[in-house]
Amino acid sequence: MSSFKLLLVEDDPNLGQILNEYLTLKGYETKLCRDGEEGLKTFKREQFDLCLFDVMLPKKDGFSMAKEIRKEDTVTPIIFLTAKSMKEDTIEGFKIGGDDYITKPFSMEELLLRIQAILRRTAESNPQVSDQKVFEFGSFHFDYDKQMLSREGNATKLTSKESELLRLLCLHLNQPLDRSVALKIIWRDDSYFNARSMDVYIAKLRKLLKEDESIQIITLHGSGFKLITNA
Amino acid sequence: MSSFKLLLVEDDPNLGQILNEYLTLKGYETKLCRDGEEGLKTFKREQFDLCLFDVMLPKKDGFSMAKEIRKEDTVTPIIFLTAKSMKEDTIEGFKIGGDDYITKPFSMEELLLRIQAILRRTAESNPQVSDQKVFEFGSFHFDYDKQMLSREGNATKLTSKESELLRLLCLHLNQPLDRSVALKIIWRDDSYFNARSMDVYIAKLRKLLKEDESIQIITLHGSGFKLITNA
DNA sequence: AACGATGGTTAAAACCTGTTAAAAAAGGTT
DNA sequence: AACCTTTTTTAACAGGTTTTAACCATCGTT
Repeated sequence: MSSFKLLLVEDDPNLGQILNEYLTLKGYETKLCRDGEEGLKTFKREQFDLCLFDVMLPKKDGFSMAKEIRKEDTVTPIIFLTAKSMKEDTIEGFKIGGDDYITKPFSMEELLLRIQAILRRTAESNPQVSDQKVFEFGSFHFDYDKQMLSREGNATKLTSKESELLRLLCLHLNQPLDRSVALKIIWRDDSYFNARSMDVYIAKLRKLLKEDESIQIITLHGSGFKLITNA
Repeated sequence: MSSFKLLLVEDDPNLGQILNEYLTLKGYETKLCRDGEEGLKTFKREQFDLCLFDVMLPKKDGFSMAKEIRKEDTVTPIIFLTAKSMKEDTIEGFKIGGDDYITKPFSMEELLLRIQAILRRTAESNPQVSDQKVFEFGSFHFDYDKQMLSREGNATKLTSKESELLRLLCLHLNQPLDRSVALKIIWRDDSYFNARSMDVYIAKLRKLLKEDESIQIITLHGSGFKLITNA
């Protein structure tokens, strides 16, 4: 699953642009924000694989952003950038749940290596990045690449959105799939209309899956869905 | 939460002992080796959750150890300790597949936080969430995944919140369930309104459970509830 | 007994999801 | 391009779930 998406929040226009260009060049998809509020809003709307926050920022500092993010999301790695190398700061950063702490000035190469070290580790446990293509659940066989769902010989062609959603549900089989995670991954952003669209697709999948009673999509009100099987 | 096991390899007897004592005090199980060969042998013989290697060591330096380990094991996190802060060294460490790099002198607290940051991340990939999904109490059968409560053939569909709360009560069957624990787990925070909401759900569950006289939700005034059975 | 704090109960309000169909957008074909 | 087909989004309404609010009952303390 292609490139990782990074959220950069840096108010210094020079450094921001350099970071952006360098990381883009290295194959990452990046989004650059200029202040903390903008950064947080962007984080909530889109799906990122890693965050790179300057500590001192206008409107909302990097630590405050991290604190807010960690209330809901303990997974996405956060790296702090800072001008000062004060020890209390470093410690504060880790206490909040940061993953690394880099003091300016730093070399781009070191930054890149630290990013890679963290992503290497998270990629393994991140179901979103799994490359599983074929799924078996209940009496169904689902081929994500071919967009085919079959059962007892007869096969149905799925649309792209149906496949994407069913794939995510399958990757989380018997585990919750968060609404906003699915929206961010499949629809690229979590908005009211996309949410309604997703509900329509859940209905379509339920219709397709109802042939097998042992398979169900359970609603987790206010948070998401769960594909369950009791085979 | 079972404790993590760390492999320390440090030739300086002073630092070695300090590290050992400090990390043991912090609840880790540790193994201290004095040189690289001993360290590697120990690593191969036992299972560790994280390695802490001094770079400059007798017999075999930290980088060489890491290289050998990474031939077979790309998972176990490795942190390097070093006296010099030479950039090439840092970069070398990451290239080998290290996870972090700490320059002496460092504070114990910072080291601890870096260890925790890494372990928190690796611990998540452990599926130690094999929680109970199906419960039997009195004459009831409760399937948490399906959100179904059944008794003598007839089944009731529960809502998400009802299921969450009943699950917590079942997990504490005949034991107290603390209000604020339940609130933090299900409602994500313990506030006045959430508390009132929870009371509403306790009432709903009581209504559902009253068919079986041997089952009751007892109020522990000021502290919580207890699901009891006197079958 | 009286008071404040906590919990029980109920119903309405606010919010979220299910469902269906039409509108819009995207993709194929001639 | 113009047409048709399929997919996706938008809209509207119907339901269900959760929270809020108000009022009452009970508990624990003074």
